[in-house]
Amino acid sequence: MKSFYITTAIDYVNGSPHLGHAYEKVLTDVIARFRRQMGDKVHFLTGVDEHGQKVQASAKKRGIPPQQFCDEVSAEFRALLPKLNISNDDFIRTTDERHKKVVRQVLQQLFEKGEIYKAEYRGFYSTRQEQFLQEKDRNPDGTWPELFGEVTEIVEANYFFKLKQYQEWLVEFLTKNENFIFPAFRQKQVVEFLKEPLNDLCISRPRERLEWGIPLPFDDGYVTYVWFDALLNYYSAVADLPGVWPATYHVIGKDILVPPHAVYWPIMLHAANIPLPQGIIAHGWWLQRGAKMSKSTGNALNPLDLVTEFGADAFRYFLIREMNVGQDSDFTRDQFLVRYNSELANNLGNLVNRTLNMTTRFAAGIVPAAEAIEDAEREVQTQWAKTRDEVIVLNEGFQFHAALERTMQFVTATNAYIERRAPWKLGKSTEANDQALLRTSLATMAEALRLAVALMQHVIPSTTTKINAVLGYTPGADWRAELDWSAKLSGAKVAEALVLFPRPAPPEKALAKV
RNA sequence: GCCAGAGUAGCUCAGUGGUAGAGCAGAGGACUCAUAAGCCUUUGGUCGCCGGUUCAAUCCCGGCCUCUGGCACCA
Repeated sequence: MKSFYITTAIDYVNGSPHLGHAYEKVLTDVIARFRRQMGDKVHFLTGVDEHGQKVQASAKKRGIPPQQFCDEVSAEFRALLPKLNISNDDFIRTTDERHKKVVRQVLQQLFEKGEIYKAEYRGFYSTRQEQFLQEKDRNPDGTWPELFGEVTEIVEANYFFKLKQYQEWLVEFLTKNENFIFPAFRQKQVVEFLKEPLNDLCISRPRERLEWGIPLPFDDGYVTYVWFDALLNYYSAVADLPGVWPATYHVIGKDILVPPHAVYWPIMLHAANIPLPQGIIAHGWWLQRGAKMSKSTGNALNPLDLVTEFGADAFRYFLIREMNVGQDSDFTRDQFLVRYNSELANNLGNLVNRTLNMTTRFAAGIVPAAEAIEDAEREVQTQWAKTRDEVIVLNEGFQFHAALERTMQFVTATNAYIERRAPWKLGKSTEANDQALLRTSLATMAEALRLAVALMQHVIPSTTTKINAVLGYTPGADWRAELDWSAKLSGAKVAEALVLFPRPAPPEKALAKV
């Protein structure tokens, strides 16, 4: 069984989860579920990043220990996962002892190998903001913004990782592995970035300035800062699980591709003699242009509210259907409702309901066996085979939006098939041939529905389970074996009706006047 | 400024060197099993602008314009 280890970025706990966090979890989950279905042995990791200045400051502000602060916010992020039906196998926190142990090991190893050295760092420091400033922080006239208060140039000793000496190696690696980063244009960006010389990477902060972190194993006057702490979670989480590392894919936002994941991370691993991941998937951002958001008028859209209102599956469906992985997309309630109504409710949901209804009305709720296979049936079956093959390829290439589109086309074709056969007319006939056609049409629509839904299982798992249940069907363990046109449903007892995606009530205009 | 992505029907987007496509929205129709859903038909586009290559360009080349994002020791 092929091992497939996939991760999300870990979320920084200095704030509450929002749409971007949710999307990354859903996207990664869809990939993980799809690979499981394809027979891979999947390990799916997500988690939180809990160290650093901002967390330390936020905890101090509230007068509680940093760990307590982390416990509280982390719980919020963790609670998001079941809400979105995320099938992660593990959840790592950078304050976990298992993580700290590995971080210390790797740092120690690199230090002994001479990959880390101590040097003085000179820079402009803002006491008020407790941070070093950069040239780009300056006002156009060269002064420092008021926000920073008094700015002084200071010298501070820190530890540096010899990033620069691996630049050439990384360029060569990316040349040899041209599919390391998905989508491809992101890899080009990285290569462009690497045309400028790298500097060595400062990886420590003196404890006087930052207490909340993992102490350097070779100098406990310092803690390690950001990179060796956060990035190493992918490795530390599975360090004790044989056969899982290296990761197959890291799923991240485009904002943390360059330089952290595409430059620091491969070099860190290479320097530590740890195998590199197979690839990185960099997704885009959800934008909220257009939508007028105003808290004062109470019409602010929190996308996560849609989960409560319409359910996790509808939310997942929208995110995956609407976003071309790697590109940006707009998130509006109107667009959500368009997908929800036209695709989930009208096309799919209604097919479920009418299938159940007709089977109940014309066959006493028992799916008949198909008898008279004619052109109409053959065409549906042909289209199914084509749809299935295309959709699998699209999913393998992360083209989930297109895969869902094709699947919905098949659902539409099934609806059209029903119109063509018009079972409600056949039901009024006593001709033996019409009765045979009636039974055939009921069998065909039910089977088409079963199959269509199997193709959406990784995106809308709860819905798939519900539909199988009302069809009186329990799928086998081998997903791919479920994708052949069959007579599996013959004799199944179906439910009488099921409204899966109820149409939302129209806006209550009259209510506003009251 | 540099780099990348994008500019195609009202909206969201596919697309190929050879008479422009889909979904949604709009219009019309036949039907009634169904969540007033579904099905069929249909209106609609100088394919950002200007040149070039070519028998032929939306698709190739050059230039320009507009929008978005990134530009490091910052999560």
